[in-house]
Amino acid sequence: MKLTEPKARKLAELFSALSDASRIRIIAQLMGGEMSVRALADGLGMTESAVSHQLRGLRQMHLVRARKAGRQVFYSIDDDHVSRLFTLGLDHVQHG
Amino acid sequence: MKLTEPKARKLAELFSALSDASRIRIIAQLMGGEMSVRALADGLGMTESAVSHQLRGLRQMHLVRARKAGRQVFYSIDDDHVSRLFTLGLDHVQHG
DNA sequence: TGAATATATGAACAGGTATTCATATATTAC
DNA sequence: GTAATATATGAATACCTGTTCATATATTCA
Repeated sequence: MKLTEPKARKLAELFSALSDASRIRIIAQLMGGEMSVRALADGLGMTESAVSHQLRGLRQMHLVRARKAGRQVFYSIDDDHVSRLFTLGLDHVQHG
Repeated sequence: MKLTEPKARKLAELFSALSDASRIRIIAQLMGGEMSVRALADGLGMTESAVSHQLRGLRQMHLVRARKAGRQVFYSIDDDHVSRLFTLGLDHVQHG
């Protein structure tokens, strides 16, 4: 298969966004529905700062999206591709 | 969704294996069928050493597998999950 | 207005990673 | 056996990344 360098980089960036255990756990939580930053941080035992930094990257890659409600920001899985990538990957590590 | 720490790490490792442009290009080449290390290196403009180092990681993650034939080693995509992850990711970056 | 809460962000440091270079192993041909 | 070829690997280096800490912004409440 032929793949231009810029596309290879883009694709690598996408997978990079999923290449950290903290981010994976964030996504896993969001699979159950939208959550605030604090709720994510509490559920994961991370600081809000760390979570917020990670969410930024996930947002930029369009893996999650934010909905602002008052002073809270609720995050959710951005689109279906993301959940499919997640579950497909999980499949591979489970019976791989 | 609930996800144990070890599983989150495993999943992150899987995506890490795909989180580099060189490795993505290696996989892209292998989508067309098995290739020797030298053929990969030539096709990608990388040194055989660099390719070999990367193939090692991909092998350990069961993303590619090796077939030895004489003094050459032919690499190919390990299983269907891998090609599906690849094309699903490509989908996301293309109409994302 | 001021205090409190929720999130975001910049800088800095620690740990990880991709490549290069040199060298090792393995296989074939002579 | 030696020479040549294909691949693998260890060490070193340069770059990248995740977290923490301090601070900033934004929103609600009194």
